[in-house]
This record gives sequence, C-alpha cells and structure tokens, in this order.
Amino acid sequence: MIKTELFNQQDQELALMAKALAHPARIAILDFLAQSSCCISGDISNEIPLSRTTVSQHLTELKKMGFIQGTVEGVKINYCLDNEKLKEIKLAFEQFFEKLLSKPNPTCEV
Amino acid sequence: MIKTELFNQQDQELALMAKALAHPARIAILDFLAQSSCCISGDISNEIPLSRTTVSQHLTELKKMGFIQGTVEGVKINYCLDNEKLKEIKLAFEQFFEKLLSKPNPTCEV
DNA sequence: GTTTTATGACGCAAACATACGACATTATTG
DNA sequence: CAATAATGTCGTATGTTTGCGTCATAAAAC
Repeated sequence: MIKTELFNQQDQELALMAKALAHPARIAILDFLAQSSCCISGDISNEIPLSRTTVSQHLTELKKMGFIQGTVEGVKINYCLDNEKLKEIKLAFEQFFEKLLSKPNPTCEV
Repeated sequence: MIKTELFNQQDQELALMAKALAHPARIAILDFLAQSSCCISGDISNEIPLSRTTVSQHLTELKKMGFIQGTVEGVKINYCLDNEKLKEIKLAFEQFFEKLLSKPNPTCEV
C-alpha cells in the first residue's frame, strides 16, 4: 500500500529529509545540539519532555538521515550535528524552493 | 499519545511545514505546478501515479499548509502555487538551517 | 431535465509513526 | 567480580497517514 517507489529518486530523498524534520521533538533536538557548544550525550533526554527511550528513537532517526553523528566515549555517547551533511540538506531544500519560485505566479483568477 | 503540544510554537510550525513535504507525491505535485506555466486542475492526477482520490487528498494537505491555492472555475478547479506563502516557508527553513550551522562543528572526538 | 464531467467527502484497510516500560549490554566504580 | 550508570533494543499499545473505492454534488452539455 506504500507507493513511494513510484516516484523519482530525487523527490523521494527530499521527502525523507523533510520527514526527518517532521516532528517537533526532532527539531528541538537539533536546536539543542546547535546550542550546546560541545556535543552532549543523554542530557538531551533531560531537555526534551519525552521519555529517554523515545528520545533515543528520535536520535536514531536523525542519525539515519545524516543530520547528526554519535561518538562513543566510554559509557557515554556524544551526539553532535554533522555540519557537512547539514549543508547538503540545506542546499537541497534551497534548490527545491528556488525551482518552485523560478516562475512568476500564474494567473489563477478566472 | 501525541505529545507535540509539549514543544514550542515555532518548532511545531516548522515540523508541520516539513510534514507537508514529507511525501514524494506532494513534492511531485509541487514540481508539476511549478512547471505548468499556468495552473492546472485535475490534470495533476494524470501526472501522478496514484488514484485521483489520493491525489485530491494530497492537494488538500498542501492547501491546508498554504503551499498552494485552488480557484474554482465552473466544474474545474485551478490549483497553483502560492508564491508569497512559499517564500515565507523557504525563509523559515533557511533560518532554521542557518541557526544550526551558526556554530562551528563541535569537537566530538574523544 | 437528464447525462456527463470534474471534484470533494466519507469510510475503511493496511502501513507507519510515536511513546514507553522492561530487558540487554557494556564500561566504570568500588 | 558485584553494583551502578548510560545507553540501545524489543515488544506493544495507540494514533496517524496513505491509498482507494464509492457516493454526493454541482456545473456544463445535450
């Protein structure tokens, strides 16, 4: 019943990136990682009003799409933004919107 | 079980915009509307490999988030991009990514 | 005024996402 | 090596999205 494979590769990828941002918790996590000058581990869970388990899942999701990286440091894990990848993602969105806006508004009125 | 209301307004709004883009069909619809020099009605269904009903739902979703407008013209409906609103959305994403990238990559290595 | 055409609304089933507690794992601490 | 701490994984409940067929509606064509 899922039909995403019917669409072209580029559309699918942009949709996946958008999906990764499609939850306020994940936006908040990215915000928090950007603000903490160095990358923090499970302190993220304390900043997000969700259970540790749920936050862990959101982190996994963000990692899967390349927004963040995790570095094991003993028992702890340091998560941080992947700035290079973020630049790519930013560019993908920008180019998409540029494409949409490259034509003047059509005359929709009858 | 839904906990979005626990997050701040801005995060919620960005998440909703991202959600609207989180399906390849909706990306494809926006692409198509951008390419057709004037706005087209149900021809969109013919361009998207999904049933007319499903496309209609995706259109409703895009309209709800302000990406597109629909103008009734007799039996037909002309859909078109809302360029003004698109500019706002584009800006919101840009500012979000700027914020994330405003700090140098933290030193994640041990 | 009946038929056709273009659409949206409704309802349902299958797939996915979200949220969480309980368990497993692994590194440190004592 | 036992206890503790920091995490991830699994299973499960519930909520949401996707996709579609059928029906309703309303303009246009006959």
